[in-house]
Formats: sequence, structure tokens, C-alpha cells
Amino acid sequence: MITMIDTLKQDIRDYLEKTLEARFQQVIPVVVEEPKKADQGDLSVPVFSIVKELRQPLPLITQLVKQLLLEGELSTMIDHIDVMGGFVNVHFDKKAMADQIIANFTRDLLNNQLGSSNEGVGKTIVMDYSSPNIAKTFSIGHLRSTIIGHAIGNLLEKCGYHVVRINHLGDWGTQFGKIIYAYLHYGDPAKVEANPIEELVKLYVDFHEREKQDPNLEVEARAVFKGLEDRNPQYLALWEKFREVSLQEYMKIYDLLGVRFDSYAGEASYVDKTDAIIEELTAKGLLVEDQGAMIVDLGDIAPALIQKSDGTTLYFTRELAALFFRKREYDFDKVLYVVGNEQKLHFEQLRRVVDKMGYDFPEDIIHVNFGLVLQDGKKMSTRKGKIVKLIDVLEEAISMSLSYIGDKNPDLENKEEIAKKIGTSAIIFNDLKNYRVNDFEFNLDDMVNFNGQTGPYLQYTSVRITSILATSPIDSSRINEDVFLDEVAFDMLKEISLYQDTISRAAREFAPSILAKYLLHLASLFNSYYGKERIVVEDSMERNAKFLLLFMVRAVLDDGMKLLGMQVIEKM
RNA sequence: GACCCGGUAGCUCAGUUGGAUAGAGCAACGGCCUUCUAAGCCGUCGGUCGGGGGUUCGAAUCCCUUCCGGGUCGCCA
Repeated sequence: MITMIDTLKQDIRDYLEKTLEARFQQVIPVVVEEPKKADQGDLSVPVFSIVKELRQPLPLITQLVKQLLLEGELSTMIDHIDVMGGFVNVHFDKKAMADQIIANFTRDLLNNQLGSSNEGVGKTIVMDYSSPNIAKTFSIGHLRSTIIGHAIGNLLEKCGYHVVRINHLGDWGTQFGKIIYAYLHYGDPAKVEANPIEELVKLYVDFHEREKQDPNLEVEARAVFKGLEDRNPQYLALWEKFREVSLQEYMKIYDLLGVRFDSYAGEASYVDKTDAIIEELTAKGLLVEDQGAMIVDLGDIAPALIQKSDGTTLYFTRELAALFFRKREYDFDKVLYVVGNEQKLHFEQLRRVVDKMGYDFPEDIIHVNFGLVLQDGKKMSTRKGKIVKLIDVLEEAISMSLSYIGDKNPDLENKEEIAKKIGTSAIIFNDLKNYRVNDFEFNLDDMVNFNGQTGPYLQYTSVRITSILATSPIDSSRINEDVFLDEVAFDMLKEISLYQDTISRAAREFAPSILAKYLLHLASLFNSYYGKERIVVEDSMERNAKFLLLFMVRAVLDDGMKLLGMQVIEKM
């Protein structure tokens, strides 16, 4: 739970600030950072801010800082200090640091706390993610929500939070009026039975086509939805059926991705709670009529629509009902909505309405937004039938990994099983490696490219290590520490010591990409080491040290991959 | 039109509180498998950090302005 570099950084900053304040009777902010280049040391202190505060010549200050560091308690960890221009570069004693890092790692591993922290202990976070729309194709867009949400949930749990995972199914709304209308008027029950989602989507797209010719259809569909909200038994039965078959389809994808939820309560389960919301808004004088609909006026931003002119509820109304239900049910500290960028306004409205209602938790409502999946630079749309099916992409990735295996390791056992793990992990990693708010141009070639910064690269690195470690057992009590003096070996140790800090940062920023990039860097260090150093050597002291190092790298890689929702494999 | 994102190498992207010579991968080209898995490693090529101005000892990072791309903006979710 302690990261070496990070604590040292803090310690040096605190020490220098305290000492300088004592000496000059003024508060001087000190910056401590990790230099980019190896010859610039392990930590660096740019002294410009100190020079400015004290108005003294730069060489004098650099000498002073160097002197203070050598006199301080931390000097036992310091090998030597260089001064380069305005930078005081601290080089640590590699063996002393290696000892510390290994000791910390071993302790964390034994306590099953690798990468763990306790910053979230006692706090509950409710997460709303995946949330596909019933009777619609599970698209690449929903994939983003699913895997980003899943990874963030894992990261938060690692930091000690209690996480409640909710799949807020889009199982209510005007769209069902359209689908039910279309099904009843020109749907083919046999076809729908055979191929539910595909046929329902066809009906939906078809409806929009016909609507262009006959605007009256929209009115008809609204009437059907109204009937649904008024509990028309025929409509309800159809709705239930559509929901059932859709969910079955989605579960296949969740199984493949290894994703699970604590609740599948969709929008429909909040319809009966919207009356209470409307009453409360009315009682608080927030609800006003406008053009026949009921809205909450939010001043400088677009108003929130609460009730349509025909009396039916809206997405926003059900969202409010769900929010208050969750607050009562789980008493969350934060609620995270893993939903695309395009709904930014919606969540701003949600916060504003909660604030206007007089509650104290609008700041705990967090929109974890992510970029759109674009096609030809434009948004995909179910309505226009312009959508990429996730299952097709997954299958493509799996068959691609199968052909890789046939190419590179034809004798491998359980080819199909492993190909599945490689393919799905590749898709997951391909999404998570980039910062989530960036838009995402859909490109199948990129997704199934397995070279370079990819999921298979991480898995391959772990597999390589497994294969080496299988050659002989490690005796970690008999190691030659000179191994850690190697630049790349030492970099790996430093990187390992940053694991927990990386997870905390990724969790704090709800950004799995931070962990993904970290894992890539660690894997790349190992592969570089592997390329230049022979690992399985005769000398047992040297071998033990190298094996220990590899063991640590693999432990971190595997743990990190699992957090991202990827599968760890032993052979490929 | 208003508001919100984004613009860094041919392509996909990193770049933490402003710090040293802006980094990876892909693609291209050249090397490395009789020894630990070549899904790898090493090297070469590739940059007006969209443009302009400002703040600063120091700006890809902060401020202003402008151009370009995308998204959103009352009865869809």
C-alpha cells in the first residue's frame, strides 16, 4: 500500500518546505518531480520557485538545496546528487531502494493487497453503466459503457469502495409505442420468434421509414405508449416478451465479457415512482406548464421536461425517480453514470433539478462521460439502421486470434478457449487504452490488430514470463542484488512501486486508460529487458534475482489486466 | 446562433501540480530466432504541439482571440 517513489517525493517536498520555512521565516512552495531521462536522476527539484521567493542567485540556492538534502534523514536512501542548471537531481541508492520495493511488494502480495488502498473504505458508490436499450442491437457504443464501467467499478473496489453495479436497462419509453405498433400492424410473429432482436430492429427502422410518408404514425405510436403506461394488458405482454428475449441476448455478451451486475432494474421499474416525483416538484413550486407539457425551468440552460402533454412520463422523469430510489436504497456517497458525451446536458439538468429541490447531493451525481463511436466521422444511429453489432466485432476478433494461434503456435491445446480470451481482451483493451472522453472512430482493422500497444501484447508478456518461471523454482532468500543495478531492471522495480499510486489515480479520475498505459509501459520494459538479458542463467543467485523481478512484473501485469476486465492466460 | 468537447509525427494516441532535448504504437525502411514463446527486441525515418497574441526565468499545458471537426439545445433515450 506504500509506493516508494511517491512517498519519497512527498517526504522530500515536506522536508524542504519545512526546513526552508524554518530558515527564512517564509513559506516557499517546493516542486519535486520525476525526470524524464535516466541521467537526470530518480527525483528532481527545480529550484526556480525558491530563487524567486528568496531573490538570491541560482547557484547559491541549488547548493543550499543539495546541502539540505544530504543533511536530512533521507540521506541514507540517496546515492548522490547532481546539479544541472536550475535542477537538483537526486539519485537514490539503487540497492537500498530495491530492498524497500521488494519488501513492500512481498508484504502486499501476502496480504492479498497488491495495488489496494483504503481511501474508499466505508463509502458506497452506485454505478449505472452498460444500460442497453431493449429491442435494440447491442452496439459498439454500449460496449464502451459496459467495459469502461466495469473497469472503473473494479478500480474503485480496489481502493476500498463498496460498489453497486446497476444495469439501468432502457426498457421504457416512446420507442416501445413504435415497436409495438409496428409489430401489431406489419410484424411477422414467426420471424420475431426466430430472430428477436434483429427483427425488432428491422421493425423499428421500418417504422421510421414509413413515418416519413405518413406523419400520423407518430401519433399512433404515442397512443400505444400511452396505453402501455396505462397498463394495457396486450401491450404489456408484448413489452414483457421483447424485454425477455433482449435480455437473453445481452447475457450472452456479458458472459463473454465476464461482466455482472448487482441489479438489472431498468427504467420501467421506476414508472410507478414518477407520480411521487411529480407531486414533490409541484409541492415545491418547481413544476410549470409550458406548451402543454410540464417542465422545470432551469434559467440559463434548457428546461427539464417532466411530463409530456399526453400525461406520459419521460426519460428524465424516470431518471429522477431512479436517482431518489438509489439514494434511499443504497445511501450512496456518489452515483456514477457511465454514459456518452452527448448526454452532458441531461446530467447537468439532473444536478440542477436536485439542487432546486433542496437536496444536498447534486455534487455527488457524476457523469462519467465517454466519446462517441463514430463511423465515417459521424454518430451512429439505430433509427437510421446505421449501427455496428458488437457480437460481430467480438466474433471477428476471436476468429482472428484463432488464425494467429494456428500461425504461431499450432500445437497449442484448447485453441478455441484461448482464442476467445485473446479476442475479447483485445477488444476490451483497445477501448480502454485511450482516454474515455475522446471520440472513437470505429475501425475493425485497428481493433483486431494484435501488434504493439494491444491486449495481446500484455497477455503475451505475461505468458512469456510464465514460461520462463516454469523452468525452475525461485529461492528469494538467495539473490544477487547487482541484478537490480541494471538500468532497465531498476526501472521495472520503480514502475512496480508505482502500481498502487497508478490505480488510485485511475480510480480518482475514473480513467482506466491511466492503468492501461501503465501496464503497457511495464510490459515494454520487461520485453526490452528480455531482449538484452538472458534470464535463465546458470548462476543461481543471479537467476533468483531475475526470477523474482519477473515474478513481480507478472503479478502486477496480471492483476492490472484483471482490473481492466481482461483475461489472463498461461499459454498462447 | 448559443453552449459543451476535441485539434500534438502520414494514422491511433501519451504527455500528472506550468519545467530540462515534446514521447509511444501502427505504417515505411534496415537488422535480430541451433540457447528463456519473434503476438517480441534493436535501429532509421517522421513535429510551425491548428493559427495569432499575452502571462512567466520557463507554455503542448494557464489567459484572450481566431480557424477547423464533432456533439447538444421541449414533449426520443
